[in-house]
Amino acid sequence: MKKPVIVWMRQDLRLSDHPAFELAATLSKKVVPCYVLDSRSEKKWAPGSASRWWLHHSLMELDQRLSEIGGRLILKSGDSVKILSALARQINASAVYWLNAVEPDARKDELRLRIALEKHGIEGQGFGGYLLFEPGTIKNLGGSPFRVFTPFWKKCLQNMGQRRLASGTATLEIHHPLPDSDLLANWGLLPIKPDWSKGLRKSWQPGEQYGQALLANLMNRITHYDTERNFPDKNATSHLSPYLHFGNISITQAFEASGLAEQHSNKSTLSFQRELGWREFSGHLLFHFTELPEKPFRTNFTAFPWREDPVALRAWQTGKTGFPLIDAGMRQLWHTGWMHNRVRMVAASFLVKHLLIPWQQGQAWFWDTLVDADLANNAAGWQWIAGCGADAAPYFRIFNPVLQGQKFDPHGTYVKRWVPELTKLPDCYLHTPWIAPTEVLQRAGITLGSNYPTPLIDLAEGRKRALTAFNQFNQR
DNA sequence: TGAAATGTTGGGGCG
DNA sequence: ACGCCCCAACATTTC
Repeated sequence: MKKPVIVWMRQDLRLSDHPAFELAATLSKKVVPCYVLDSRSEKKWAPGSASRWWLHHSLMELDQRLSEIGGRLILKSGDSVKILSALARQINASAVYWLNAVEPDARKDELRLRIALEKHGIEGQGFGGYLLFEPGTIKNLGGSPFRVFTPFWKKCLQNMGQRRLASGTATLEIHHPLPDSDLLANWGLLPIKPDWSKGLRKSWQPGEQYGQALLANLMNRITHYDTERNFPDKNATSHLSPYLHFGNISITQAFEASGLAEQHSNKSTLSFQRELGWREFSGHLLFHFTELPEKPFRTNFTAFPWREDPVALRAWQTGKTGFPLIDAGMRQLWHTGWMHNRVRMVAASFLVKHLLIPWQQGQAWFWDTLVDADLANNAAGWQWIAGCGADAAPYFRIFNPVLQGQKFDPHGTYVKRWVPELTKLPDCYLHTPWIAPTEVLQRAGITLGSNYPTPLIDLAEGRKRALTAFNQFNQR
């Protein structure tokens, strides 16, 4: 009788297009799918609150799907390496398979596990699949990793012929008897007292099935992607980010689905794929520069004169800056665990430039509140907006929340949805309530400083201060 | 995937 | 009819 294999699941919470399951099926090996909640205290980037909510539901759905074929998802908590090597010996497994991660801590675990397994003559094998290309395989002519997005993505597009193709759902055989498993309910991933997850439940259905459903109608939604994705009141973006982060769907499936849409709208397809390209770029960057979440990629930024301002930070976090577009975004984030991409850029730019608050503090807030919180994307995104990242926006590129609002939410549909205090304000004052005549404010039922904040700072002054700060440190 | 400052142009009002 | 000014509209430069 063949020995079983353990499939160690992490950010690949799906059954379809899964190289580890695929190989197990090809070798007709029985499988034990296992998820380990690693709660060791030295782990720096444990999942945030919103991520834990998503994780819970993804695990539940995966377990449900496995139970339909006579299996279970085996849940364990502790040090992944100890747990997995013990489990492998216990069930006399021939191998442990996993999908390679890009997060530094997760990669360290892979290495430790490989060594631990070797001691007992058990195979440990990692597979590609979290990204379109394995990090390290995309290099510039000098053999180094790319530091600029456009040539990086160009190279990826050239290499698409050699990428791994999506596979279907393998026919799995489950190993019996099922090993002991923790109870998901005991992991405490869901918020209680208070249960703040109502908005998340209303906005999302985590898991492979729902991810696949989103993907299936991507072709219809993508037609106007290029023209509408910047308008936060239109639901024109893909909303795939959390599914991709947790691997509810694979990046390959997403890429191939958009390819099917190509005949309908070439421009939209290319710009959607370009967004997948940014995810790819961030993943490769984190792989090569493991300090990306902690330290500025451009090391001279270490000397940047950031400010500590807990009061302003709190106002930003809670959506009380007095700038409608930013407040709408931050409240959308708080309620749904997600924020429209355009608004993320504006809100982030405001924090690091107008307020001069370190990007790491914004990153930490997003990490805790986003259902799509992803170490690579989050770090790369914040560094990009702060101007200290690879291929970053120049420091002097400062978003003006008023102009961005007028441009991308001209009728304030988005603002009104998340900042209902402003519902009665006429369009022309929606993004600048502080310059509305008293009489107009009165009619709209708004008292600035009372039921809607006065602006946290003067935009022109904030902009000037940011440019001065940049010039000062840049001259050194 | 910016915004503000500065420069240029051209139409219309007007003496 | 002409020159002058104003200023919107657009283009370019600068931060």
